[in-house]
Amino acid sequence: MGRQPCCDKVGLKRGPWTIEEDRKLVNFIINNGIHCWRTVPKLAGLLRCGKSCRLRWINYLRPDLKRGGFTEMEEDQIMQLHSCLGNRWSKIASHFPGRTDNEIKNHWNTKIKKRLKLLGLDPLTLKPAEQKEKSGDDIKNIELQPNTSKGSEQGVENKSLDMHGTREVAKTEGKIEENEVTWDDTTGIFNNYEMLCSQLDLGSWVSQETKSSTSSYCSSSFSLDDSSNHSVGESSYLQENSLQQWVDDLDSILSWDNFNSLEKDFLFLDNRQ
DNA sequence: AAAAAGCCCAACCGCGAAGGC
DNA sequence: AGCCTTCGCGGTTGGGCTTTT
Repeated sequence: MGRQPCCDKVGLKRGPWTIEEDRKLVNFIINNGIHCWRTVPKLAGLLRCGKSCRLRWINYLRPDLKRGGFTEMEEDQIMQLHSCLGNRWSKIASHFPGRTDNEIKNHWNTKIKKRLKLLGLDPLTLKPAEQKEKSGDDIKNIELQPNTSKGSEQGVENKSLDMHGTREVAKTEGKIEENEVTWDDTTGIFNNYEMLCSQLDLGSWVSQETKSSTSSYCSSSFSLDDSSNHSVGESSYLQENSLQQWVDDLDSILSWDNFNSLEKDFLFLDNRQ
């Protein structure tokens, strides 16, 4: 007998979440906390399964999420941790407050893994891969990349990625400058957002409800200890009002309209490349 | 300018673990 | 002890976006 599905999928919505769905989910969690994911969609008025709601919250809606591309230091750390922990993404993510396991996994699969392969390094050990592993397609790629127009990005990044994941060495100066400006300019924006998030003791209000829900909230990649270590002012006034502020600003946060316009204004998306 | 190819990432799926009854 | 439910994790997919031809 097969395993029962996690939910009755008949009539349930799938695919990308709408702003309205996001709003409903966040409003519900804000007001009620997380007791049981299975009941969340029903109580929140969503035609989703609990699993989908959990994923959406953890990977996208959590207020403490850090947005933006991975820094070189983070990439370096990911490589080191992956060499020790393997594909235990949740464990790796636990070292990066504000990052999700899914995010790190995607970044690994789409960027880091490729770069290491092109460098002839074994993604698992960070050591030079065996010669036999470099035969075939891999070795062709290594030889061809720098000269192929298609490999312009990969080739440049490949050449510039040193053993510590430092990328800027061989990038064009213009690109470096652009990235630096982009990052510096947007840092303030994100700091404000992160400050707000770090002031939200969401874990506390969740833990007030049930111990288990607290663990489920924290277990993926968010550590309350980590978040409280952000050396942000902790006046009770701020803590009390920041949550309300976040709720008040929910629409703009959820739709990311303001956020996206800021991203565009400061070429933030370039920084993600 | 249009089509094709490649890339990226949000979301889904299925399995195992944990905990309650 | 065994069954059932729920959660969390890791692998995979598919569609939108970007780049190349």
